Amino acid sequence: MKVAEAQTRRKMGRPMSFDRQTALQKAMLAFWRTGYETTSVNDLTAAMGITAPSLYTAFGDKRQLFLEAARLYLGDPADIAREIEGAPTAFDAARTMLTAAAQAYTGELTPRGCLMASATASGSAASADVQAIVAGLRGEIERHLRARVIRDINEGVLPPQTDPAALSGLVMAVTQGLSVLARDGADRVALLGIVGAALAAWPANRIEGTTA
Amino acid sequence: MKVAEAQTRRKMGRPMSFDRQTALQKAMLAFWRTGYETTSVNDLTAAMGITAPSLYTAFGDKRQLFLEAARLYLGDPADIAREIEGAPTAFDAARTMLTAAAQAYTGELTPRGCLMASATASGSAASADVQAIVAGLRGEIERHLRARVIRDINEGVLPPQTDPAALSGLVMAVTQGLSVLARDGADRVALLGIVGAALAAWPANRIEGTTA
DNA sequence: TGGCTTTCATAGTGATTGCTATGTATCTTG
DNA sequence: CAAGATACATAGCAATCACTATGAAAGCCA
Repeated sequence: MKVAEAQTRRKMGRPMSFDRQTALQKAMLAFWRTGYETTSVNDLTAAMGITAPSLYTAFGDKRQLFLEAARLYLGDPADIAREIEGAPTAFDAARTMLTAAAQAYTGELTPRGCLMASATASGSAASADVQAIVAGLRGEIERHLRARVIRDINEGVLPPQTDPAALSGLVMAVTQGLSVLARDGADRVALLGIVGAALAAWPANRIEGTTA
Repeated sequence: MKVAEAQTRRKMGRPMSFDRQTALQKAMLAFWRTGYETTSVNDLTAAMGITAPSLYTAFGDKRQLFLEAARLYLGDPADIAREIEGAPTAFDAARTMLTAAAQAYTGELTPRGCLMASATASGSAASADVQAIVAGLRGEIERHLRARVIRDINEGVLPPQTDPAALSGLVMAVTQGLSVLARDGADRVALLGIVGAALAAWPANRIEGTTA
């Protein structure tokens, strides 16, 4: 018996003729490339290789499809939390995150920049809720980072006068800013250089911080 | 005789019943708030208080209106160049620019964030040229910054191993990133804190760089 | 095979997109 | 006061928007 099919199928009619996960990934790439509101359902169906009714029965509507695509893009939030909290220091967490961003934003098989940064960077009032959800996801990452900085302060790894919000905010700002530069054409080396420069801002890690 | 009118009018028919500059500013605010493609002509005419035919005779089309609004937003490029090149050091130029951004992005009378950062952050292929123009304007600022950093290196203000592109790129990235955070709801104090943290990345200015 | 269920492709829904044709109102010039 | 020129308001253009009604196709179970 096929496990994957048996789960979702309930009264077994005609099976889907396309792979849902593959189609979702194509949709993610389309949103990544051209944004949430500015990617039409027509663009999506073309990219996914399915018709509009198939899209709507499989994913609900454009909004739900985007949210699911964003979840696929971001990965499991618990993984991100683990990655930040499990790092040796907040500096390591920041370096890992920024380096990963610089590489992810300049992949050769994916669109430039960051889906979370660009897809809902602006939009009409009709999509305010989607923009808010994406903003919330960003905020979650920032809170984890800030908590990790505070832990470093409490453990004496960072000096007590360190401003946690300023430091976590800087990492977030650079992460989002790298996306803009990547979209503008900056290559991976340039982005990694910026990451190195940004990490030089880290207190008590100034000597160790590489400058690319 | 009224000078301003005499310049543009050629064969003098019925005069415009609205102030062109005021209408342009309203359009700028609309684009600022909801982006280039995601602000409809209907939204624009409503914000500007004029009808569609008036908009098209006065500004050409939506694309030209946006480009003119972007020019109004950014101000004279020569002023920006002067501001950067006229600063005592590259650090001062960066601090001035970042501080001004943090304040401009959190104005109470204007939309959050930066028009240049958000309005064309993503879009369909149909607006690729507009996105490219805005990207070009960003690139111009970055080049000025980079040249200012190089001058500091040559004059011994910055250490010779300084990476100019990394430093100018960092300022650009933080500038763009601040816009995202401002749109997400970060207040002025938070943004200025991030600016302070970013300036701590500046070589040979680490001690002087404020962190609040 | 004959129901039953679900997905498929075709085609089209009303609403909105950027933009404009048309005719009238309002100005300057002679 | 005409003639000429321009901007005005109304109304509507074709195209596209997100989305769906409809009926045939394709699977399972009896």
